[in-house]
Amino acid sequence: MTTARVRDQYHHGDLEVALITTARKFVKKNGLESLSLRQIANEIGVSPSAAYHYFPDRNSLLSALGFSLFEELADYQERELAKVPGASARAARERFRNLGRTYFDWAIREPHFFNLMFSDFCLIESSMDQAREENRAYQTLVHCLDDLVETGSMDKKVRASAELLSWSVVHGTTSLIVSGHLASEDFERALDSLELALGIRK
Amino acid sequence: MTTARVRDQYHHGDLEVALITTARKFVKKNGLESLSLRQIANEIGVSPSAAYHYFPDRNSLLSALGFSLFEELADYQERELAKVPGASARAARERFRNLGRTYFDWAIREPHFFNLMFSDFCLIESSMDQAREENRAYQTLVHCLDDLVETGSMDKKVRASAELLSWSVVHGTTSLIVSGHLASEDFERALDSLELALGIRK
DNA sequence: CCCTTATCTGAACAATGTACAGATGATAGA
DNA sequence: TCTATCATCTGTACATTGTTCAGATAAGGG
Repeated sequence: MTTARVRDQYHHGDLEVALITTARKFVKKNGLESLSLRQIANEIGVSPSAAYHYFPDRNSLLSALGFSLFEELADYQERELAKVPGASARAARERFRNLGRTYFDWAIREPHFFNLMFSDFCLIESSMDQAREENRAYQTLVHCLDDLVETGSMDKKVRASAELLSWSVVHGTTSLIVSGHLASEDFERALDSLELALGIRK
Repeated sequence: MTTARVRDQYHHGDLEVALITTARKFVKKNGLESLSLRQIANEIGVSPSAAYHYFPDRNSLLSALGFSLFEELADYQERELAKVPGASARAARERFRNLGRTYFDWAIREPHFFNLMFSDFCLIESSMDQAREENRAYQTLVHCLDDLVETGSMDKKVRASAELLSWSVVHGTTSLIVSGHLASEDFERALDSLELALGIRK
């Protein structure tokens, strides 16, 4: 029967994916606070306790979703950067600026996702070095900065702290804009200041 | 009787304060997620529904607590800055650096407070200009930057975007460290980069 | 001293996270 | 093809939560 067919899918390991996908939908709409395991189970058409075979509790589901969002962000950034190819200095500069913009756009479009990603649910427990190696978005930043140096757009002297400064400025303005403490227009101004600070030649 | 004495206090307008104070205690210990109105009421020795005469719902109590924490932060920063008096360039530079450090220390000591302050519960709804005028911590930053210019430690050219850059760098690193994406040591490095970017003379 | 008004209580309700005993269906071996 | 095993899911239950509302209680002014 058709009703049994639906259930069969989850016997093949789709429930874990379905849980995250549905959780994503709810968080996207209403944020994390109001996320209900029962609503998710209901939406999927499964009993409230079925989720407990894949996640020990509600928090774990939110963690899993959060970490998958980091992958999504990395995908999005890589897609956008691919639109600006070329080894020229100009292209490298544009890629760097776009990288910041994608971070900001991602957060503005889905503030609830942004909040989840940097909430307690996604606290990093592994070593800092390992975490950054596994963070593809961070690696993209590293490559962008390398490109700037190689194309002669950025001085080697500032390179050492360039990741730190870039991420801090971009994340800081984004976070403050999402929480309503700064205006959207401030983001481009902050990018200007950042490029100036990094000594990026125009 | 003594038990009645306790209740009498709340007839004189102390319950609103007690609610926020007790909520503060719980958030400090366990964060916002697990904050329970019933536990708070129980701790105070009042019925679960008593809170509803002062706050329309749980969210409003969290908002009130969050905004009061901004005042606390401002108080803390002002107290710390008062420890470095004097109109010298050297004093102005030290005050500026200390201002960043107090922001960071506050967040590290009480990460749950920091999270609440920049969560959905404390979203700014008023106009940006008005919000920043009422934000005493922001005003302290403005004054510190003015001092830097007046004492000749900072160039007027970078003054225009100095608040934006300072707050973004300090808030960005702090937020990323609290969420485990950067290491504590990165904060001082970020401050160094910021001072360099602002052209603060050593 | 009473009466109005602010303040708080008690009981109730629906929703939630979570635990656990059992049912159900897939799959591998005979 | 039948059967036994095992992962997967259901049903029920329980404590806790936010929230509502009718009524009790105390305070303060006339």
